[in-house]
Amino acid sequence: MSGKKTLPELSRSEFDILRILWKKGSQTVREVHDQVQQNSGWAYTTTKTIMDRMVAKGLLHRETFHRIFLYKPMISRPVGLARMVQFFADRVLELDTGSVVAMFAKSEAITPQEINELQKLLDADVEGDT
Amino acid sequence: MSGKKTLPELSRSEFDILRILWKKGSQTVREVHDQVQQNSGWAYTTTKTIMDRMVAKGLLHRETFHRIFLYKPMISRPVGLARMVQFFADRVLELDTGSVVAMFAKSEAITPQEINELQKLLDADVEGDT
DNA sequence: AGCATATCTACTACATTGTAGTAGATATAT
DNA sequence: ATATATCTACTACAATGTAGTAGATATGCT
Repeated sequence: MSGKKTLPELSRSEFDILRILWKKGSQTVREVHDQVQQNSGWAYTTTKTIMDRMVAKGLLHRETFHRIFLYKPMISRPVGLARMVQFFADRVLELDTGSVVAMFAKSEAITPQEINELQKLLDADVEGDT
Repeated sequence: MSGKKTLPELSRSEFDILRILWKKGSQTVREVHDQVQQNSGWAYTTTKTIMDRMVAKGLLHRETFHRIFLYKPMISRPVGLARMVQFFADRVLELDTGSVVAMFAKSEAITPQEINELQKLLDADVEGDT
């Protein structure tokens, strides 16, 4: 056996939504939107559409909490990061993922624990199936 | 004045095609395909479709050379890299682009000259318009 | 030279993603 | 209670991802 492959495919928009949910946990569309909007300029309905599609795909889960809908990420941050790092390392930098993961050390946007898991995921994922 | 913004938007597929053309200059669809195919698994017509759409958008230029069509990149590598680096630095690593550009030093997939231009482009591009 | 085979090009097709508008249901303010 | 703001579901349309098909070319063989 040589690795499982299949880290989930994530579009840039999906990743942007996930980022916000990873940071503060389950949130409403409105909350996510207010944050993502600053960078993206998206209309509220755009944020909503993306999030609902992500629910349909199993990337997010929607639950009712006292009358409101909360969306929660169904994949962990390391898993979500893995794809991006893989693409970036392979195609953009043309370096091994290890060197890129090392950058996260500086980034303090991620814990050592997560870094560890991230590296493990990248190692497990078969080479050349980006 | 505070920077020009508007580095061209590039999809991952488009970037993959450009990579190959940057490496060896103008090539036929077949040549590009044979290289990209290894990683992507695309059908030949897929490569062709993407390349023709890129011509339509001005990302590539197609010229006839002794009966065959050659495609050549219309944007430089630093310009193409800039977008990717910007997204990756801002959204994935949450670090300044400078730190990411530093990684290219190791990568030897890019010349110091290009690194220089890359950094300049990133500095010029307005913050927060990703 | 003339046909069979391989390739190429242009065109079409259909699913997914990017981006957002609209209308009907809810909640809120006065 | 109404008017007003907000939300949700649904619809829409362009761009991208991915590829098939048919007609035009080129190539190999006899």
